[in-house]
Amino acid sequence: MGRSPCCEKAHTNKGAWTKEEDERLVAYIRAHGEGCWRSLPKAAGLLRCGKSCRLRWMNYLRPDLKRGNFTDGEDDLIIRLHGLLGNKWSLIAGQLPGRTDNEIKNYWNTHIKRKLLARGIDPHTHRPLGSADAAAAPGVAAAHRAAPLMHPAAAAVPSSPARLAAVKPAPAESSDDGGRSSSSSGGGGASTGTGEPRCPDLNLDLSVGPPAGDTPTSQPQPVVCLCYRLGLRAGEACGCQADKPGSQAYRYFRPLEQGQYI
DNA sequence: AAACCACACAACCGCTCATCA
DNA sequence: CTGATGAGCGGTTGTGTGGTT
Repeated sequence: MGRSPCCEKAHTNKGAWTKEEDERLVAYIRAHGEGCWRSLPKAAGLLRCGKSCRLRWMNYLRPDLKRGNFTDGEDDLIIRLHGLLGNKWSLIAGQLPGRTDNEIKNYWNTHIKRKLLARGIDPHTHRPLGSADAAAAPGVAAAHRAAPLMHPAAAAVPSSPARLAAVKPAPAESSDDGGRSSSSSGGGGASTGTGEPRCPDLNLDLSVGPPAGDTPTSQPQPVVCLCYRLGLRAGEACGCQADKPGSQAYRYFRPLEQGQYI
């Protein structure tokens, strides 16, 4: 369908934001909330497209943003989540408090891709480079298991229901994945739909373990699989299982056996 | 010191999806 | 039911910056 442009390009500024524009935007949102992005620029006295305002706020001006370098733990978490979700940057960002999808996307393209290539791992498939036989490619899981398990930021996720809500958990009986995943460009290949095979050899250890400080060796702790937290059903993305039939309350992570397919 | 190059990141663009009249 | 509109997402581009020659 034909669309009207989101804004009158002739009367909008483009390019880098000035300090004054930032201040205007922040002041307006503090006073009125985020509201309607389309009408916000005019109301705030900004010669900017509403989309541009939203992007600026979301990626740069939001007070809860965490600036600075990514930690090794965040690195590892991004790699795992990318292996599970593909280029679903907004979903990945939802598991990294204070990080934005744009930031993660940029970081992936500039740092992590290279890091994986240096490890001999294809950043798209998360399989060893040059591997023709997918089933004989346990390298992904091995490489990821070798890394530290979970970033503390992710452990904080359960205390952030809003963040989890943003990931949109799917109802147990629904096969709907939330819609947008179908618009994926296919870069990651981790479909969240039903019926289709999804990364059959994917074996990412995405368990959300007990809080740091607990001793995993002392006694077995219930480990809730991250795919459950993401709203995926048992078996949709890994080999996790509910502890009892029909239960979603406790879904434990169960690694796939080598060669096992979901 | 200047030119060149590579990198990092902010911002833009085009698209899809959800919502509403 | 249909079309218009707004919001959000992912891919891509542009630009500033630091390092190297």
